[in-house]
Parts: sequence; C-alpha cells; structure tokens
Amino acid sequence: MYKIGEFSKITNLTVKALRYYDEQKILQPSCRAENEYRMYDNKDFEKAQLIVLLRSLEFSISEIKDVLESYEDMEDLQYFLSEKKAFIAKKIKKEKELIKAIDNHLLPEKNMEAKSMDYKIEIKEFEPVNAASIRYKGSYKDVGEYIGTIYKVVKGNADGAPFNLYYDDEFKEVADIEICVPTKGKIDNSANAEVAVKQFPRIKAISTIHIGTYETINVAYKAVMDYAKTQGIKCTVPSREIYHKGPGMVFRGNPKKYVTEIVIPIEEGV
Amino acid sequence: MYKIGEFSKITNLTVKALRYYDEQKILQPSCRAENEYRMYDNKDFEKAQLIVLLRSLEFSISEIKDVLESYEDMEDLQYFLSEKKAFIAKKIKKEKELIKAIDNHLLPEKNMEAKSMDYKIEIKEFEPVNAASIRYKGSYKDVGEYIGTIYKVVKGNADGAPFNLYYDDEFKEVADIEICVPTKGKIDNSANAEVAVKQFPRIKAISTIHIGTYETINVAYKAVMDYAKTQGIKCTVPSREIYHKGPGMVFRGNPKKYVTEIVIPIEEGV
DNA sequence: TTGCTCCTCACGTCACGTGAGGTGGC
DNA sequence: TTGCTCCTCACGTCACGTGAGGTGGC
Repeated sequence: MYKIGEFSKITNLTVKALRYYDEQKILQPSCRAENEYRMYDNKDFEKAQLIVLLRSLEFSISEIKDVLESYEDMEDLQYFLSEKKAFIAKKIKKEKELIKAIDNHLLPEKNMEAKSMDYKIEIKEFEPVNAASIRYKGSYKDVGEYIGTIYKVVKGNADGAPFNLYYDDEFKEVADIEICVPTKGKIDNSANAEVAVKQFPRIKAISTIHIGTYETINVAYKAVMDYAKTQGIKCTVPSREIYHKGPGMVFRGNPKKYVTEIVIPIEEGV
Repeated sequence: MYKIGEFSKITNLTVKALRYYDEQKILQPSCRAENEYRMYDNKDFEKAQLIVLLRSLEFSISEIKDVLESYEDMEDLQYFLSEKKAFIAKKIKKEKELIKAIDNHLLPEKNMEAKSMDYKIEIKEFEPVNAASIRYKGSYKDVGEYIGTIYKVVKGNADGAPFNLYYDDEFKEVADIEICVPTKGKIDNSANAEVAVKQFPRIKAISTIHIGTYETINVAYKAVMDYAKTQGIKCTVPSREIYHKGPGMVFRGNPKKYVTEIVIPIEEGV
C-alpha cells in the first residue's frame, strides 16, 4: 500500500492530479486509512499507468472514464487508440494549414487582395424560386454533410446555382443555415423527410459579387452593409449566398476563381 | 458606425467575443452611444481583421495585446508571425511523436517490456564524491540546458558518470533538480557563479539498474520502494539517478540501451 | 513539542458561452 | 404596446495549481 506521496513518485502523477482523479472517480484509491489517508495498491498502480498513457495521448478525463468502463480486453483499447490517432492526425493537418496561412501572410500580397477588391452593388428583385432544402444548426463548413442528401432527392431536376440562407443577425459559431438547391418539376421527398421542398418568395435585395475564397467573404458583406447605410436602407434576414461557381462535389476547383453572390434582403414597408 | 450585431456579421466575431475583447482592451469600440451601445468604425474593423487573423493562428489574448502595442510597421508583425510559425511547427512535431507512441502501444510489445523487467535490488554505500553542479527548478527534460555549462567549467576534470539529484518527495511538474558531474582535482568556477563545486557526503542507499528509455523509469522506482517496504526500510531524499550510459551531448545513442542506476538513500538513525 | 504528511475547502486559470433581468427607440 | 437590439452582471467550462487552515502519528 502506498500513501499518496509515494504513489505520486511511482506514477509520475502530481498529488493534486491524484486527488482530482479520485474526485472524478477515474482512479479511486482501493482504501482509505482511518485518518482519511488515501491508500493505493498495485492494482491502482496498473490503472494509473493506463491513465498516464491516455492523458499523454490527450484523452480527456471523461474519455478516460469511457475507456475504463468499456475496457475489457485489449481490443477495446486498440479501438480507442486508433480513433485518437485519427483525431491527432486531423489536428496535424489543421496546423499545417495554419503554417501555410502564416506563410501566406508573411508575403503581404494576400492582405491586399480582399482590400483592393471593389464591390459593385446592385439592388435587384429575386423572383420566387422552388427549391429542395435542409435547414440545420452548425458551421457553414458542414454544408458538405447535407448537400449530397439534397441532390439525391432532387436527382436530375436541379435548376440553377445552389444557395444558402443565413438566418442569424449576428455571427455565430453554431449558425442557423438553410442549404437550398433550386428545382424544376415535381420533387419526391417522401424517402428523405429531412429534405424540405418549398417555394421561397420574391424578395427585393441588395446584392454584390464576391470573387475568390470564402475566407474573405466578410468584406463583401461589409461592402453591402456600407451601401445600405449610405442609402438609408434597412436590411433584414435571411441573407443569401448564391454559389455561381464553387467547389463541386467531386472536383475542388481553384478557390481564387469561386464566384459567390451575396444577397441581403431589404425590409419593405408592411 | 456599426452596432455590435452588424459588426459581428462583418468581422465573423461573435457578440460575446466582441464584448470580451472590449473588456480585455484589445478592441474597444471607438465610441459609445448615449444608451451605452458600442459603436464601431472602419478603423475598428481593420483592427478586428488583424485580431481574427492572429486568433486563427492561435495567438492568446495577451499575445495579441503585445502585438497590437508594438505593432508599428509590417516588420514587427512578420517577426511575431514567424515566431508563432516555429511554435506550431514544434507542436506538430510533438503530435507526430504522439502518433508514434500510439503506434507503439497498438503493438502490445512495449507494454510488456517494462513490466517483465525484473530489478535486482542492492543495498550499497556511496563514498563521498566531489562534483560540479547546478540546481534548478524545472523538468528533467531541461537538463540539456544546463549540462553544457557544467562541462565548460569542469573541462578535462570530469571523473565518472554524471548524476542527478531529485529533492522532491512527490512528483512535480516543476521539480527541484541538481545536475552533477563528478570531478577530480581543483575546479575553477569563478567564471560561472551558477555552477557550484562541492562534496556530496557518503550515503547508504538502495539501488537498482534500469535499462532502457527514461519513460518507464518509474517502474524501477516502484521496485526499489517495494523492496524498502518489505524490509521495513525508510527512504529519504534526494534520490539519485546515475547515468552510466545515456544520451551523450553529441550522439543520441539508442534509448533502449541506456543504463541508469536508481539510488534512494536510507534514513539512518541520527 | 516540532516537523512531516496528509486532509478538505475555496479560489484562480482562459476565452468566451449561457442565461437572467433590464433599458431605450421604433 | 410589442419586438428588437443592446446593456450589465453572474456563473460555468477543463484539469488541475495554489494557498489556507487543520489533523494525526512519530
């Protein structure tokens, strides 16, 4: 039996960490002495070794809880490990992209790109449009998860560039987004209840064209909002992004050539 | 002038983030309306763009504060960016090592290695030893930062395997460590006051030999402590690790062949 | 008795997210 | 008046670290 200080030495876990693991119930000492001292044994040591391993692999406490509960034979552990491996691999990929981004900004070229773009603003009427759509809460990056489902329902009846509707009036990490694919003819969505088929009404809106990556698209929004302000126009939601030219489902294309139309509806007197 | 909701849309920062940045004084709106509404202008927008960039590169708020304060021309920014790039590169390296570690544990070979090692325990007397040393607080991984300094002072007078003393009686992230290089003859440390030259007294101690990487060295400590417990021996600090065979300063060597002696002093009746 | 090792609160961290409760202008 | 947008607290997060104040056995 080891007192907490001794156990700390042989496990390389701080006393504070051990007390925390006790509280979190992932490593409770096998017994308590009369003076409330935590007393650890060899079985606790084995468990601690596993926990140290998992923490070094950046498992959270609650993940470790899961592992320990469902941990029967080695196979289960291997499954968790390979999952975590994939996760870390993803992180590395992201960080490599970060480095790329830094490199981009080390050459001041890109900074200029968006700034120097001058947006031509138009006021247009958009006719009513039939479309199949899915509305979800999440990031605009999740579009890929849903768009395939819509095209499956639409089949050959797609009619024009797909667009998104953004229902929030501030920026949110978890945004309220509707992905839409314009359609012609009758659409059968009975197989996929999550896909809505409906008509979006006519709107009057301010619009502009953004050419290039989506990363700088906020500048286009600013241009539209600035215009509205100078004209005393009141904007409303949902704003619309029409993807005249964007990443296809198969080919990625060159982001610098993406063409996106930003559409912000004008509030009309009731 | 933009109200916070509008500004949120054009900067892709949440309203909550904007209020937080205001509180933290990294992005305070250029004015407040009478009703206390935050009002942002174009200059604030530029600043926000920079902040978004830096946050995406994982700069902390206080780092951003630094950047903004010392940010005069582009050159300063470039310096910060290349620093951060190096930092991320380091992180990627670490994560790649994590993946390697996972791979190692996916083959169950390594798990066995340390467990199956059986440690021969000895009780030995260690004679007084003259040594040059540096005592510091930090991780054992920081040894490399100090050992060179010691050898510079010692010059040709090194005499035997270097060792570390560990003064804590529990495991700590920031440990109290003394790095020692045994010496012969007179050592002149007048040029480097941080290097102490002294004699370490005779000790009676339990010792064992650990062969292999330092990652599993805690198992050797356990073996020694277990022995002490069965014999009713009371251990004390500082424990000693003698690096009979370890990474040289130039060649890294094969960690599987490292030979380390673990020495835990016995408390002798006063 | 003093020192030592342990104990249990309670509070801090970092960058916001999540409410609660309230105000001012259309 | 109702709805809308904004405001200011206050509390939660995650895995511990940092004290404060106290106990029990040598």
